[in-house]
Amino acid sequence: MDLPYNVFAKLCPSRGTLEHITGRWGGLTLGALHEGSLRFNELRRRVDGVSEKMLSQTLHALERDGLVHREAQPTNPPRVDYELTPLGREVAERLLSLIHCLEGRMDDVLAARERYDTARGAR
Amino acid sequence: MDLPYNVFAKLCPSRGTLEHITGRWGGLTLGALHEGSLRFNELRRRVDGVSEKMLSQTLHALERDGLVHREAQPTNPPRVDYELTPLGREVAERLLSLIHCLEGRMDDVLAARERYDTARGAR
DNA sequence: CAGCATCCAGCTTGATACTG
DNA sequence: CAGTATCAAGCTGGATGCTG
Repeated sequence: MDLPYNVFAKLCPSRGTLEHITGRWGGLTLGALHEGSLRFNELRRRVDGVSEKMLSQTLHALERDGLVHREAQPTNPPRVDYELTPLGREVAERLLSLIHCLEGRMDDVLAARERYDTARGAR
Repeated sequence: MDLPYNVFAKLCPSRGTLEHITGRWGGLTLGALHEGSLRFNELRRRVDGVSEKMLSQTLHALERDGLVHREAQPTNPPRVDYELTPLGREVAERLLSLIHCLEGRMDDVLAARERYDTARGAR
């Protein structure tokens, strides 16, 4: 039997969540948090290129989906730590498996690109 | 030691490839092709919601990265089959592992969302 | 430090029309 | 069938300025 949720269907809510996870910054954020809890600006430095706005937005979406937990200390200056939930860890592990696979095969990807480009450039 | 490629670095080419794979349509396309070779319009129907243009664009990117192989028969009407390369299969498997994990935990995600929304709506 | 509000340039996307 | 070309609209995301 099929699961009740199916990302291939346009209307399925799982599609939206998949996009939060695999979106431009979602995956990198989850990946960074897999090593351990991080504060906002630490995270910002790890995820090279993310803006304050996008990181904030990304964290809200991941928190809402129950993948990230936000721990705020009411001190001054404020200190906020982000960490993966158990569900977030499950997801992050699978995502990192994909990322590491890719990083390990980038030479093949780059070679494929060159073949593709020269074959096309020739025409 | 670290691998030569690192998606967390803004300039690394692996970052672009990760985006092809996890982009809005890339992941769904790879997932659909994991079941077997498909023609252009078959793929279009599987990946619910993708436009002709975006599918075409997505396939070009995946082909260039060496993840998808394009097999064109010079018949009339034309017939073109798309299938995963060995590298594409490796990537697709890890991606599907993530997708299935997510589909199986969507109830948790939806519950987390409700908690988040009611906690926020209250304020 | 941790973030929100606003503005707006430009990239992405979908619709439509067309080709081989 | 399997695409390509073009165009408008809308969303994404970066920069800036401000708050607690």
